[in-house]
Amino acid sequence: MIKNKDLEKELVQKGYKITRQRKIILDTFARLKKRWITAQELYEIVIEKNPKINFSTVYRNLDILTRISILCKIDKGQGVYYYSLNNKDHHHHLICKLCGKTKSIHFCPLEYIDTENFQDFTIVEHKLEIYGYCKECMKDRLVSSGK
Amino acid sequence: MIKNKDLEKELVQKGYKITRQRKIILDTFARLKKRWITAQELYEIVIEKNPKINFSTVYRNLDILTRISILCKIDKGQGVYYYSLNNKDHHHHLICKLCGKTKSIHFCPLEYIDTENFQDFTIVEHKLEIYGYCKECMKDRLVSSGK
DNA sequence: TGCCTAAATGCAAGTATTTGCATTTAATTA
DNA sequence: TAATTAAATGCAAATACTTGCATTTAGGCA
Repeated sequence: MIKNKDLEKELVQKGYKITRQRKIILDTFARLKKRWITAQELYEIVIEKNPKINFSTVYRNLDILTRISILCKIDKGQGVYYYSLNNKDHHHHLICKLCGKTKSIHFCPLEYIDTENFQDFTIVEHKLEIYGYCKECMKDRLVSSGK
Repeated sequence: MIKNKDLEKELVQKGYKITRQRKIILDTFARLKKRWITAQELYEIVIEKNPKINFSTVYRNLDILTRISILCKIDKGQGVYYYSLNNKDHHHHLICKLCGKTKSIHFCPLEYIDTENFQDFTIVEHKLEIYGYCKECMKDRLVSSGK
């Protein structure tokens, strides 16, 4: 189970300050566990505890927390980003194009290439997102198309 | 060499109409060859030829052309999307985090998994972007950090 | 050629996210 | 504990992109 105190410790270690706003944000993600939420949803939750927190503060913190890998940010293809606590093992995502459900996958393409000096690039980051239809949505598609 | 007439033919085949606006957009990409541009840059070029073309038309066409794989859309991590003509062979990109230079790579992670029914998902799309430093930028980084 | 209709466009307003700058505050040090 | 200061926040405006709806138009057909 992920504790917000541990997340705070990690922030401090990396030289960030623990503000009231940050505490609330971290606490929210700790409660949500692995559920994905948008910046808007986070803002609505957070504002209950501190009505004067600003939207730009939410965005700025999402950005920082994503950069230092406390959060994971994905594009489900709906024009909005989704965020959730990052399980620390390196992974990528399968994303259902219909219901938005995601599944972590532990397959990583970089295991298949030499990252040190690949095509004259020194690789430091990468992003693999695989889109498709989950079992349930696939079933619905087959039914509705009469197959 | 890519001809705008060929691109128009492809659009017609797929059931899209050839409008004045679309002609200008396709023509622009054909001229630019493989150069990456943003929606804003495209708009500025396009408006020279038809001053009353609308921004939403530009965005809508970029979207359609990307969907049908005439264009390729990438996130260079600068908060803006870049578009260019898609070379038809399936590929992904290496992107320099400093100068934004890109390089097509012909390595594809899906060659390593069974896409038909991977973890109960039926895969239909995917996106792999690899970020790093190109040779030149890496050299500059080493110099500036005194190594 | 003129008529017809679905597709495309223009416009204006909306949403999602970012940024610059003045103010506040966490956390270090005296 | 008070002073200090760099980091974080709030606010307002900017940017990037999307959408709904009324109008226009490409392209098929009489």
